[in-house]
Amino acid sequence: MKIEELIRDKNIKLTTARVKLLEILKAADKPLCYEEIKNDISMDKATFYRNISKFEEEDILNAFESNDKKRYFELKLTPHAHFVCVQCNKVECVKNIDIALVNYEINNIIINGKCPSCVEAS
Amino acid sequence: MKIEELIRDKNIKLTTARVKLLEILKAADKPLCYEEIKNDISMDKATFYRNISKFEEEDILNAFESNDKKRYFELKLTPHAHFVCVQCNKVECVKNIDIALVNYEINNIIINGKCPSCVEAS
DNA sequence: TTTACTCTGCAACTTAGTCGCATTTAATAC
DNA sequence: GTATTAAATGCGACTAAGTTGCAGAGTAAA
Repeated sequence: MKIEELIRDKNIKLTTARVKLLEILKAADKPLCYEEIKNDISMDKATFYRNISKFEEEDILNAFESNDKKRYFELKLTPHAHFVCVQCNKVECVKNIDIALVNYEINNIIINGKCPSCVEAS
Repeated sequence: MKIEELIRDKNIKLTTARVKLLEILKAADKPLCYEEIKNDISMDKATFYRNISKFEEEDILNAFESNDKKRYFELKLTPHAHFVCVQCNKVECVKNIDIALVNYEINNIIINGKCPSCVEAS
């Protein structure tokens, strides 16, 4: 899928900086935070967060707060859950988990706990 | 269950301030953040967070970051999931959800989305 | 190319949570 | 009960992710 398809019919101008940002998010196999992206973009911090908000408004991106007080971002492509290790703060995707709540609208599921390496180390 | 039982065999001194804090958390029917507790305790902010960390270390409390950039705290009594509304930031408990991941240790499950009132309003 | 509007960078700001340090308090020994 | 000691507390200064205001630059449509 091309970046252009992602934002088709959305109220978003396709600037060079935004294309780069969307490409990075599309290529990632897990949610990323600003710190993990900043070196690969030449975009100001303020602009970065303003773009992220824009993408959220236009419903092409999911964001959540992890345990390290940072927000993590991921394109809404195939819905899946996320695991966050409370010890090493690693974030990973978890497939095959499905939860339904009547009358609720579910955006994201986050599982907090210890990842296998941290379980073993403790 | 009494507060004394909660911290039995734990490396925790039972100060007046701590008993009050634990009583508030025990009485709550959902996770609370500092802002929701501060008016009911006469404890400094720094002391509050140091006690919360202590309780986490001693494994009697779960904490997680919500969407409003605040940490929410709850005693580890009966394990259950939590729903956080991305619109009104309300936090509620969700029973009857069970997830298992082989080799992982699960502390908490957080479901992000829109609560019924916010779904209806949008 | 002109116009209208959005995007961007910069710098200052906000705020939940943390840290250092001097003082107080709880638990144990005497 | 009193002394001892290690942990708990309050205060104020600090940290850092994320936000805001503003002036200038870029984009898309006429």
